[in-house]
Amino acid sequence: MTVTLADVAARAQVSPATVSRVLNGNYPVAASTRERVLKAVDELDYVLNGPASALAAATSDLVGILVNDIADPFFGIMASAIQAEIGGPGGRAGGERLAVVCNTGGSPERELTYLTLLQRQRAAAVVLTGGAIEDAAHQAAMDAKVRKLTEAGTRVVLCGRPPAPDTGAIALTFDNRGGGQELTEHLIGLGHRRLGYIAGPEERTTTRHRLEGHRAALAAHGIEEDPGWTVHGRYDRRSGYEATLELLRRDPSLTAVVAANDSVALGACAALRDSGLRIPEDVSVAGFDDLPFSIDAVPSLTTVRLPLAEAGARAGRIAMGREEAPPGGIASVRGELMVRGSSGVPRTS
Amino acid sequence: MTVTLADVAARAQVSPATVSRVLNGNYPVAASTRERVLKAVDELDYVLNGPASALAAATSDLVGILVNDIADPFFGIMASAIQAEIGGPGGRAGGERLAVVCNTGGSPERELTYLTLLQRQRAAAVVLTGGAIEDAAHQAAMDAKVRKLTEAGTRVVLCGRPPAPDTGAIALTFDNRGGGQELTEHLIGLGHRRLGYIAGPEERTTTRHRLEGHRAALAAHGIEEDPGWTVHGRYDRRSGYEATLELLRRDPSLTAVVAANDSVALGACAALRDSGLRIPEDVSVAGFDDLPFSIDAVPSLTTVRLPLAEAGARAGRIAMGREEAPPGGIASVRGELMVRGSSGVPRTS
DNA sequence: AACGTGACAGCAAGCGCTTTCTATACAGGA
DNA sequence: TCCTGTATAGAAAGCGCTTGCTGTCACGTT
Repeated sequence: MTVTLADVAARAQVSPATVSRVLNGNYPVAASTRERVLKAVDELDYVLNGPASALAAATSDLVGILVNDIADPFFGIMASAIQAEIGGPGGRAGGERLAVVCNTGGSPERELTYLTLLQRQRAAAVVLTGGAIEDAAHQAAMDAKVRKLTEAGTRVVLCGRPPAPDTGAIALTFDNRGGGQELTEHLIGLGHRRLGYIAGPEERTTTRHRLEGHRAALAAHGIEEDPGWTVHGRYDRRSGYEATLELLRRDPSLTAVVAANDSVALGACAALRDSGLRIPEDVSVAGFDDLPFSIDAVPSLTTVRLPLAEAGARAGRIAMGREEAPPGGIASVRGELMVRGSSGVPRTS
Repeated sequence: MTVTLADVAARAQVSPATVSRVLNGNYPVAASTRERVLKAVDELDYVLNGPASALAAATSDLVGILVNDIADPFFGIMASAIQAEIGGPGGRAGGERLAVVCNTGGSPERELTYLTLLQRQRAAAVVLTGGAIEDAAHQAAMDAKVRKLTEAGTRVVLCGRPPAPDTGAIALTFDNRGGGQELTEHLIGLGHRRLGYIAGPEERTTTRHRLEGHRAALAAHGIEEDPGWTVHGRYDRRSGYEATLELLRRDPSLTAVVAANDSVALGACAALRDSGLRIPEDVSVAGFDDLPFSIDAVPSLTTVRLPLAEAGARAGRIAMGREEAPPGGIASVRGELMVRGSSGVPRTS
């Protein structure tokens, strides 16, 4: 059998209670006793039984991080920053927490089920990253679940996701609308008047907000948008490639392509090149997020930098109660326009 | 207070035992009773207490996935594939498991602590991904921990990591040596005789094996290697950039640069371009892993494709006991040479 | 008519901890 | 000297669930 607290207690000639106190360090124990206990723990190679202690103490050291796609660096970077702050091992002593990343794959059901699973584990905190799914029923279900979690004492932080009012969750929202607007305004400023837009999946807040920003910029400059200039796709390179070909087919006179994110933009670049078009001489391209590889594209990508790591770190700290929540429980995080080689003045055909 | 099994039992007018059996579905319960119970569960919005059931049943539904760097798609892709197989939510019914990704950041201590944490949670299985750290003391500690886990009934699978003999762990190893050799042989075949090598961090099995493969290829073709042709760095773009500049400084006559992985190769490309060198006309570049962005580099990257998703999926299945372990508990997974635009014949200066 | 036999359901004993309350011992103060 | 305060250790009552074992019926058998 595995070693239990009682075994350690017997070996150290103390009561189980004392061993527990030594291990938790939340009660005075004479130095000599503590040493004896620690020695016994070491000799027996004792490992605390997590479930048992969680049950007895009615708390757990699990912290959940939900991401849409763990293979996407957008989420990887945030998750990494969050986890670093949660502590996990290596953090400050004592508060050793198991920060776990759960991959929803963008599926509403998985999202809910993971939340239930975390609720079941009595997680200490949960961080939800990335855009939310815009489905009334799903959102109501999510909100209800989140409310239940916060009511049970689990701290819930939304990182890069719109606020969920009246759920007790704290939100660190990305200003996708503002970023999208700034980006498109940059292109308009260069002289572009015919801009294609490759949007992400529909029914996603991120998709909608970025697109809204784009359109706001067009409207602000009196540019009438052709419905054919917008194509929806997934947040990946492949989708960007295909969408760009489609865009080109619909309107070869486009002088710029704005993508929902950097991966999509990369796909767009590939499609343009394969179509014999030069970037940015023939067509300008812009992305969003400024993931690490974006600067390595040729030409390097004009994009909006989102402070993913910083936001993640802050979300992690808030989840751990080490940083105060923003006033009103909501903070908006701005992006920064990064003008690089992929955008230039439109061709004068 | 939160709802407990007893509350549900009271409402459904049955004993707690019956509720438990309905929920676990591992004991005959009359259909009418089951329905009554399920109705009560629903009405009360009951969520099982994970720790309590783990304690009582002496098993948990947690599966741990250890990765070196979650922000790196290399690990993200594997983690995603593993998690998809583990089931997590969305998998086959009943066996709902919480697949959790733990980010070690490449730190030996974290690696060990996470293993302890998982052991503490009585994890059902653990998958360790990526290269191991080559430090005798650390390896001994890891092996001991792994042995303890397997002895306690936790299935341990190594994915892309060298076997750990006598620990009970199952290994799916990447043939880094073979891949490295094949890659370099490709370059030699093109006519290159002066090849720089940007290795990963020292004391890592992955680093060592890839480098060994490279050197084996050189040796096989009677090419004497200059010690200055190898530079060590991290597995990231930045490191590749700097290492390339250093390589160029040491020996401007190099006609090819082989990188430890694709990110490093991308950095190398950037450094070469910034130095006014064309790829592959002046210098050929090769990477390793074939991550999604590699095909989008300009020119697209010659590299060795590692079946990350496939290997991860298989590791996940083995961890879940849904696939038989390979004979001897060890399987080697081969990479595939992808010849693309970044490699060509050497310049004839 | 007596009895074995399934099919269910309930009892109750833990699982291995935490924590409240109580006990002991010794020190100092009156 | 007696009392009280302080520091430390132990006893024991759970935490909420699982599960072996013990009923209890309603039948089909002989």
